[in-house]
Amino acid sequence: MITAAIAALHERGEFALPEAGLPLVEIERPQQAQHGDYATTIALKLARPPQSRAIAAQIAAYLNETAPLVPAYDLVEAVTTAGPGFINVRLKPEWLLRQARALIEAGPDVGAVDVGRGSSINLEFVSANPTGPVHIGNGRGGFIGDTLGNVLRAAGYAVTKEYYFNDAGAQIQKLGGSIEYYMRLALGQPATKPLGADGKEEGYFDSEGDPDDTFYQGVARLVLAETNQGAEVLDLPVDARTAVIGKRAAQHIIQNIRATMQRLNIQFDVWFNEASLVTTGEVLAGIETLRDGGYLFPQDGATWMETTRFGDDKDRVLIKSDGERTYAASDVAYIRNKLNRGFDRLIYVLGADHHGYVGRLKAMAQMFGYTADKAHVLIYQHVNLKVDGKSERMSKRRGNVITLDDLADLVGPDVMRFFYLMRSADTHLDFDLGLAMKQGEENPGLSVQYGHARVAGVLRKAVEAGFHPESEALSADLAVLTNDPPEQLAAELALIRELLKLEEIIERIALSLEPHHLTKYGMDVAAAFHVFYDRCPMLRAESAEVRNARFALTLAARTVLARVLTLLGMAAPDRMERATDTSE
RNA sequence: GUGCUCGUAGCUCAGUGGAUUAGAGCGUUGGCCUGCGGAGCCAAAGGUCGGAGGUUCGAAUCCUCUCGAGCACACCA
Repeated sequence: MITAAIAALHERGEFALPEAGLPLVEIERPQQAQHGDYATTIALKLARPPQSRAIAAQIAAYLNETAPLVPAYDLVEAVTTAGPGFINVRLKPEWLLRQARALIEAGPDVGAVDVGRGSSINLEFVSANPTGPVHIGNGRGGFIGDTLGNVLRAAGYAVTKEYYFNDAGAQIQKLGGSIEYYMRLALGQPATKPLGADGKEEGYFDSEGDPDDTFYQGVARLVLAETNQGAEVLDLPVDARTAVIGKRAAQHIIQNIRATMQRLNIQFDVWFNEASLVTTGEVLAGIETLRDGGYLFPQDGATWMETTRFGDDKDRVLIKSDGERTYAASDVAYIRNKLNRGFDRLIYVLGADHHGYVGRLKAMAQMFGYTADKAHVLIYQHVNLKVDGKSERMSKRRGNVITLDDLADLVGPDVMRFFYLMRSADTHLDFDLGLAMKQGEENPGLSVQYGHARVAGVLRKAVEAGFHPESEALSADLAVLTNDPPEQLAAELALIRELLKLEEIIERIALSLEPHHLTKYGMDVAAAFHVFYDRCPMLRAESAEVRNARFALTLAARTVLARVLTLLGMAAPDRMERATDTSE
């Protein structure tokens, strides 16, 4: 619309365009609602102040003249200018209010956009090794990945959510050694913890003396139960023994991780096993492809891949001088597998400690003939648990590692998710345990759900009072609300404007890969509804027309809140149980 | 040492080169309940946007330097 106006004015010869052509007309939302619904700085890009002021005025005048004549522009109330050359567009209140109906009719798909145009994304996240329970750090990747995937789907992408289990290699041998120790302990046999090359204990162990931390003992019991109390495995030669026990233990731990993910509603479409890459020969095939491409070279008896050719900080070993393949060899096979599945884009959600990975993943994508942006890595920062106002850094050495299941036991999966998703992935997450455990108004994790429950409560009440909000809302003309007193109309307009932002939010998250905007938006919607609810009586509205129009706004709010909660992977409850406050 | 991320209110953090007044949640202080669910609303206090330069008509936002915090820099996985 603005572009058309500029073109028309240009034809009239009222002002000249730069030789490079018209700069991109960017439309944004002003930070303050009083400035209008949309704004553009195009005049400032066409000329410097004070001349830009005149241009802005010309464009605005032209639009004000034209808008009433063009049917498609009938949503425009007024175009104004301000400051050094901003052009503000204000939409008609009745047009805005009437959009509530479209929101209601969109139902569970409300807010869907199509920036993805069906392009396919492989979204890999969590991928914690099957050598122990998932901890609170892994959870961040889980929630970010799951919600990001939901939003990308709403934005028109075909998303495959994937978990990669590193169930091959030396760590599984180590796991086997650890479980063997616990098996022998359980059988009353002499047992010693396995030692590494440096003579120190090496493997995965429960914390000494902690009766709640018996994860590996539990796994050992499961392996005993399925191997005739260990008789089938404990007498094998040492290497075969640790391999078999490790493999069995990993299977149990994988089941444990999958159960945790399910409990937290972190959904995956594909559970990928590293071991499968070995058995299908894809590891060898991947290495051969790189060799054919001329990316491999020998040095010191090992085989290296020249990732520095594509910007990695150093070359990586694929085959060690002792003939063993490194983890990077599996990575090569895995990325090759993903690329062969035809994804348009690969997104990896990784913890900050993996940022050294970015260069090598992008290099590998290029060695297989794609551009560096084929592989995109989303890095999230570490998670601290904050107890009684003090940050406790998690680390195994400090003995205060807490598992995701432990945290879910304390605060519940939904509150947990909300807290994890409130912060940008770029910043360290301090999980405030005290705040999360509160069941009252001060817990932000419940605020959006409460908003939804309150909407549902009002509608329930309306039905009890003999109204039929669902059908009455659809016949309502929301334009009657423009006759409301200013304070009420302001609340109604603020609500509908907030609800209409959903599409922008989904688009923004899809393009920026920043799901934390969704929690903020949910709180904003809930707050806008509360103000509306506070100021605008519904059951006791002054007329049936006004009542029905407000039903429509309420239903639109419910639709949007339910959508936000679903995208967040949270329940959209119709009632909140007033649970006892567990923090006291 | 090199690289990546961060530094914004008492605390935890949003903030897309724009608008006299930089926002939210929690916390603090004070109002509003014979009401459609108060898990709410209204208001107040609280800021050298780590610091110094620079670019720009305009910088929390971009650039350089600097101080501070976290993380990563294996023929480990």
